[in-house]
Amino acid sequence: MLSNTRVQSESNTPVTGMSNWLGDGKSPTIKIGHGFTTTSERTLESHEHLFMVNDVQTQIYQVLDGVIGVYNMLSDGRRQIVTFYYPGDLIGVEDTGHWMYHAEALCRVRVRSIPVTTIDTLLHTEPRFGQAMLATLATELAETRDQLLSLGRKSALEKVATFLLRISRRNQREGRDAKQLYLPMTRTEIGDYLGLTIETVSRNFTRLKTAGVIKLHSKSDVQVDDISALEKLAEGDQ
Amino acid sequence: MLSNTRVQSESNTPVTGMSNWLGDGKSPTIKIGHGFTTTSERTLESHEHLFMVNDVQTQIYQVLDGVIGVYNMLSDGRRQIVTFYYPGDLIGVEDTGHWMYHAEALCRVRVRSIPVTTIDTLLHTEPRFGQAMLATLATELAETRDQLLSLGRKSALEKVATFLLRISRRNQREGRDAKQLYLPMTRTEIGDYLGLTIETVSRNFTRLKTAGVIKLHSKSDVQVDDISALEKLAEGDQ
DNA sequence: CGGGAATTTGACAATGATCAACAAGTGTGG
DNA sequence: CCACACTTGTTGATCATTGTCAAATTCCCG
Repeated sequence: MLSNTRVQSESNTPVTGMSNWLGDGKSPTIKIGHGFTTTSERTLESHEHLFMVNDVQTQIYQVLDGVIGVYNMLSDGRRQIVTFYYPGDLIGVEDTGHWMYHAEALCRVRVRSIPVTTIDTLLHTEPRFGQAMLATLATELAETRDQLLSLGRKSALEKVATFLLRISRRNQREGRDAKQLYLPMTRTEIGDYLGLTIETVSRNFTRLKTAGVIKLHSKSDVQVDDISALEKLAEGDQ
Repeated sequence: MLSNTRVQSESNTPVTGMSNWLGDGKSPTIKIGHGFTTTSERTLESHEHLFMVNDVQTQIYQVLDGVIGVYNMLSDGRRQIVTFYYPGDLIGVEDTGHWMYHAEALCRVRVRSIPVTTIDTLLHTEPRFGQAMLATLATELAETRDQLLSLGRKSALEKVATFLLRISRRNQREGRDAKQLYLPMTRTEIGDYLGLTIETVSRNFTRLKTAGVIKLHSKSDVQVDDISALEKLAEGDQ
């Protein structure tokens, strides 16, 4: 079964270029300055929370396996997922003392915790570490701004196409198959990420399937047959 | 006339806490390490572009007076304004070599340019400067994520209320009147920021006026009469 | 004061939400 | 291993919010 292995990171190489500093997730020991420190590991079951809004932030997390969804809520329950974090990604680089969002495991997830005190030490002793953190935040900001364009100006179909394309490109960057997408999140979670209802997400998956752009092998396994069509749809080109 | 003075920053104190490093905008000279360097100043007329997408980035800008709109476009002309930059704000901290967006003056704007080489020097010689940059980016990321919630999940009325509230709070932070808002941008630009059409923006300004929450002294001058009502509307409470 | 641009208002249409039913997975216990 | 219940996803019908098109009004600025 495809689903069970796809998010397990065959390589734990972070996209963020932080691996020099924080290791590859295979060793519990990371190098800090001229010493070493030990980080702890934690496993979350699907739907378990990593942290809640307003919790005091004492750790920065690195996803080792699985996907974490970070979200914001209105008092009446409307929810906006702000980002998905995949293996290699760091959560909480923008430390402000308290978590400003909720974070939930979307499947079984393994994370490594690094105390913020450790991060602070690195920031003070290793100037290049600060640079890497800046680059990480810059990337996150750019992705979030892209998502603003999706949410503000794209149609439902364009949003779904953009979403699939984003996953495809991440696969490519990580050296995996750009045409076989594994979606560990539910339709509801995709909807909460794209600002759509579950029904609209579902209908537009069907539209893409009917148009021959994708195949739906199972709820979570999507095969992209026509990437360039997906790209055109995502940008609204005709 | 209210309009002509409101955005002129009475105090140029940056929200970002960068004033120690980059000065207050009143002197063309800033201190770098143990030396000094001179920054240049530029004035843009309304609708003039500060930079375009894919331009090589050689400068970081600090807004001194006026407001800059940074936006993203689809090929068919749909536009999403990603952020507004006000006096004190830094533009381009997330330097990636090329500008990823367009930036346009929304009124007459004065900016200060700082060469990225200067910033790089500061990053290498002053560890605390890197910290300040991290804080700046973290704030921007948080604001952008808030905006995701608006665009993805809020109704038109809630979006407009959220927008006005954001300006009111900025005024408060800057020591200005939280109830007298000056909007240098057009309804089109507000729409492009909120993911709405000009007509919907206009209708919802009218709804707020009719409900007695705001007064519209002129196109650009809004008086908030009931901040708590605005807060309730912005969060969709009741 | 006049002219052009920006905004407001109105009528109608369309996209996506809501409500409802059904289907397809998933897991559990017999 | 199957039956049943439960969760998740799909499809259909209808409704509502917001977009589109058009006209009237107001605001600026010369």
